[in-house]
Parts: sequence; structure tokens; C-alpha cells
Amino acid sequence: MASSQEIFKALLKANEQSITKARLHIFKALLGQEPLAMHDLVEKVGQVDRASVYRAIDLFERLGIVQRLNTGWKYKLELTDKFAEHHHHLTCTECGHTIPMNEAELEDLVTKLAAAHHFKPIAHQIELQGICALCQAKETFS
Amino acid sequence: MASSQEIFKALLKANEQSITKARLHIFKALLGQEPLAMHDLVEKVGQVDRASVYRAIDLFERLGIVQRLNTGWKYKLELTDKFAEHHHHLTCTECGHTIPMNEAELEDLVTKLAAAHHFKPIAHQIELQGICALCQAKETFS
DNA sequence: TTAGGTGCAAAGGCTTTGCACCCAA
DNA sequence: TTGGGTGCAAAGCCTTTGCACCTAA
Repeated sequence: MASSQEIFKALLKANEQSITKARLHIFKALLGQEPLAMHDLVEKVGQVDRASVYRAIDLFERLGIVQRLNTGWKYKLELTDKFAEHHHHLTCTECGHTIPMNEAELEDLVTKLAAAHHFKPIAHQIELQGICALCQAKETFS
Repeated sequence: MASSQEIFKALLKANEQSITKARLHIFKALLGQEPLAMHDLVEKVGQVDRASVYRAIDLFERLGIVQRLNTGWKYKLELTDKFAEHHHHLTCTECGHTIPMNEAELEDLVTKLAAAHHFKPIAHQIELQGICALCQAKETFS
């Protein structure tokens, strides 16, 4: 079974792109669970220049390695389904914190709804926004 | 039946916000239109200063009058479902036919999921893609 | 009347670009 | 070796902020 990193390298090669240290660093930084804001990504790969991160992300998006998460609060970056399990997000509109959700119930309902309309399901996008427990607590005191 | 503008004014009043000419101009620019990019909105309300548009949009978002639509890189602005019925879509990837869905079950589940993560639900986007019954039938003969 | 809202201009922050140097192939 | 990639710094945008004036209530 191919590791994420091997898939990544194969994708670059398939598109005639160099496998550089900077790109590997950026890819590894994204391998975690949570989506990263550009600012955090730049911080996390400290040794790579800000401009190079932007250039790499631009490339990754075009190659379908990374996707932009529109959280209604700036945006965040995460690896596509090629590298992570299919999931959806719950984002705090106050602080921007994003939680990945992998809810079987949601997937089941989506499938069921498609069937109810006699559609053969292909894909779906689901994004939730709310106020997280922490920010709700803060509001109580403001 | 209250007009959109009346709902708008009531929302401002309910939140102790002044009903100003600038805000009305901005609201009207968003009425019955396709979603607008900030740039286009500023252009459309020419007489209102760019900074005031940003301030008004910020307020409108906090009051749930306007929502940001993330369309890839940039974003667009449109009135929320307070000014149009809340619903989601099921789109056929073959023929492009779109069915509006207003599923209580979906709304309930979304609320439940937010609660499970201790989030106070604010909004959500759900889009489904599939192949409609008609196109599935066509495929059988191709 | 007066607290909140607006216009103007300047500052701030994020993103892109130009260029010389470096490194993967 | 050499063309693409990177770091650095500066430029470009988009957005926010400070302040004095204006206006809705």
C-alpha cells in the first residue's frame, strides 16, 4: 500500500513537477488532522519562505493535492480526499476554529435523500457554521 | 405581508442599529440580484464610501442579513434566506437539472450534529450532486 | 441634541512578483 | 549542466482604522 508521501511524489512526477525539499516540508505540514490557515501553515514550515508556500499551495491546488476550505471566516487548507478520509466541517464563526466531522448518519441521510428523488448519488458538500463552546462562554461575560 | 425592505428595517431596529441612507442603498444593491463580489457592490453603490460598505457588510453579516458565498478564491455576497426561502439543492451532473430540497430531516440532523459538538448552530451549506432518473434511464441505452 | 454613522485618508495585512542564486533531474 | 524552484525584498491589493464632520432618532 502506497503511503501518502508516495502518492504525493507520484502526483508531482505525473505532472512533470520537481520533488523539492520545500514542497515536501509543506506537504508534511498538512498531513495532520485539522485544516490549517495559511498563516499557521507558513509558521509550521518555518524554514520555507512565505512566498514559496503560496507558490506551492497554488500548485497543489491545481494538481488536486490540496483544497481550500471556505469556512466563512477567511479560508483554510487541507489535503484532498486522496490523502484523507471523506469528511465535512464545523466552523466557529467567532474564532475560526474548525472541527472535522465524519458522521455516518449524515452520509446515510444524504444517500437516502438522493434515493428519495430517484438520483444516483455522486458527491456532496456540507459545511456547518456555529459558535463553539469557548466563544459562547466568552460572550456570556462580554 | 412584509416587504424585504420592511424586514430589513425591522432587523436593524431590533438590534438598535440606525436605518441610514447608506445602509439602505447597500441593501437595495443586494436585492433581487445575483451574488455580488465586494468590488462590484462598491461599484454599484457608487455614492457610498468603500469603507462604509465594508462596515455595513460586516454589520449585515453579524445580523444575519447577508452571507458570504465562497466561490473558489474570492467570495461573493448575497442576502440570507430571511429574504429568500431556506433550501438546498440536488443537481444532476449529466443534464444539469436542479431540484430544490427542503428537508426537515436534514435540518434536524444538522442541528443535532452542531449540538453534539457543543456548537450553537448559525448556518450551513449543503449541496448534493447525482444523476437524475431520466439520465440514468438514458445511460441504460447508451 | 447627541450617540452613532459616514467620508476621507492613511495604515495594516495578506498575497504576488521580479530577480539573482540554488538545486533536482 | 540547466531550467525550474527558492529566498528575499518590494510592490499591489483588499480591508480596516483614526478622526472630524454629519445625521437619524
